[in-house]
Amino acid sequence: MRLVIATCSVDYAGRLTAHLPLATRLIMVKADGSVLVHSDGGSYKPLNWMSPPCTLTVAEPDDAERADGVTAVWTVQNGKTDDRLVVRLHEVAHDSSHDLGVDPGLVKDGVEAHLQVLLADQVETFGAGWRLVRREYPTPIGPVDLLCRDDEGVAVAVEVKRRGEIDGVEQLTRYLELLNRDPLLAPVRGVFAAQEIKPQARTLAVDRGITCLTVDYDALRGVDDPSTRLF
Amino acid sequence: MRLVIATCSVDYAGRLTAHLPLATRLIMVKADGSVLVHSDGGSYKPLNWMSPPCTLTVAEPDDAERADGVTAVWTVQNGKTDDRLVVRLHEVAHDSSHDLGVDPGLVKDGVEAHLQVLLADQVETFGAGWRLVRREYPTPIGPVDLLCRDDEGVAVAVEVKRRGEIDGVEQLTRYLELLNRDPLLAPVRGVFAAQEIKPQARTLAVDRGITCLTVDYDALRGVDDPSTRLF
DNA sequence: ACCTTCATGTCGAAC
DNA sequence: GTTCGACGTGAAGGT
Repeated sequence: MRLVIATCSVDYAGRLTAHLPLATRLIMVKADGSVLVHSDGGSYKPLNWMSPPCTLTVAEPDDAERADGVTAVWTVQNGKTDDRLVVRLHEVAHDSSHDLGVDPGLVKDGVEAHLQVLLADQVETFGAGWRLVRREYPTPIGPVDLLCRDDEGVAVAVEVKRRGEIDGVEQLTRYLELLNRDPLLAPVRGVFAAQEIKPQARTLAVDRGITCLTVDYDALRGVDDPSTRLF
Repeated sequence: MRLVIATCSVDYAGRLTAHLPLATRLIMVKADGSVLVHSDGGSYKPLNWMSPPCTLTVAEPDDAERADGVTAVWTVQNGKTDDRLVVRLHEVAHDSSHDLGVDPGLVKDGVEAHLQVLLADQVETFGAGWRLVRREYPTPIGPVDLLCRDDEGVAVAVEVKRRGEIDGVEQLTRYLELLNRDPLLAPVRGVFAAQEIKPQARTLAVDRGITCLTVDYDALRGVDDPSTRLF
């Protein structure tokens, strides 16, 4: 990894065009050739970047650029698309290279998959007498998160989300439409289960006769059997 | 901005929990206190990070940590949420600080807004005799990108996207449902216009009687009047 | 290779 | 401050 701190201007052309005026920034060149241009604030997202596969070419500035104070022109060209990043370096305050090796990678826990496992294991969260038909119940347009039968034996399709938004309601609606064509299942009710449900999503769901349920992840985990843990 | 290259392990706890085993990485500390942990590959996204507002606290390792080779423990605590990042430093290969100043920021072009302006200006792209009623036509659930009248005077709602996907068709469908309740407008047709329309989105649109139109951004720009340019 | 869904999404703008 | 949709979304997993 090469780290350069320099005053520079940056131009990107690809899916859009973007320009960064002259300022001091960090330019990070990774081992795979990818380049990240960071300012000293904001978020984890670089101001500009080029994703691998790409190649970095260093060129001398032309006369006009040199007159502007440009000391080097870096062109980063994507290997697949015609995306291109051009960094015009002026003053370089720092330049160092480091051998980092390959990273062993990240271990995660707590995402939607886990919420789905917990709910599958605790179907009574939806109501007494409910039972799980199956998790990831297949349909032609994709699997429904949970298919259940309520205490009266009525089929219920459950869509699980960490955050319930309008897209999730649309998704569940499409599933319900399909499932209700199956005479062995129909009528199929819908339940939209999430840690948090946005008002607009809730309104749309209720309007379509879908039941909304906000679930407490920590509470589910609390009564969780360790053997069902993902990790 | 402070740049540290060190062997380290990292733990994050917040919306999820995540762990990074011991390896050599770049730790970037920005002026606003935010921290990014990068490996020497992958994408522009850090392996782990903490967004501002947050505060970095440096502590001595306890005996067990010291026995493991830990030389310092950095705790990055988010100021609003209970998100927390803990970086345990072992060997430090590089440590430097740099004053970058405030960044003037990015100038963009070529996004959906521009496409919408261009189409509003060249409604004849949809067909001869079409006229624009208005851009950003308001409805209770948000503005329709373009409302037009075709050559026969029939109202047409146009949804503009850079990439046409299933979400956009759903969005347009909701608009059409609402607009068709207005006796002054009904019947309202729908047009789904995008630089690129995904097959599934096209199928859904056609199934709902929505016309699909792939638009050529460069061609629209070519005949574009400079006064309508966003920049 | 294509398509779908998830994300510690992030980000900006309207409300 | 909250809610919403766009993003150079990126990244992972399934067909």
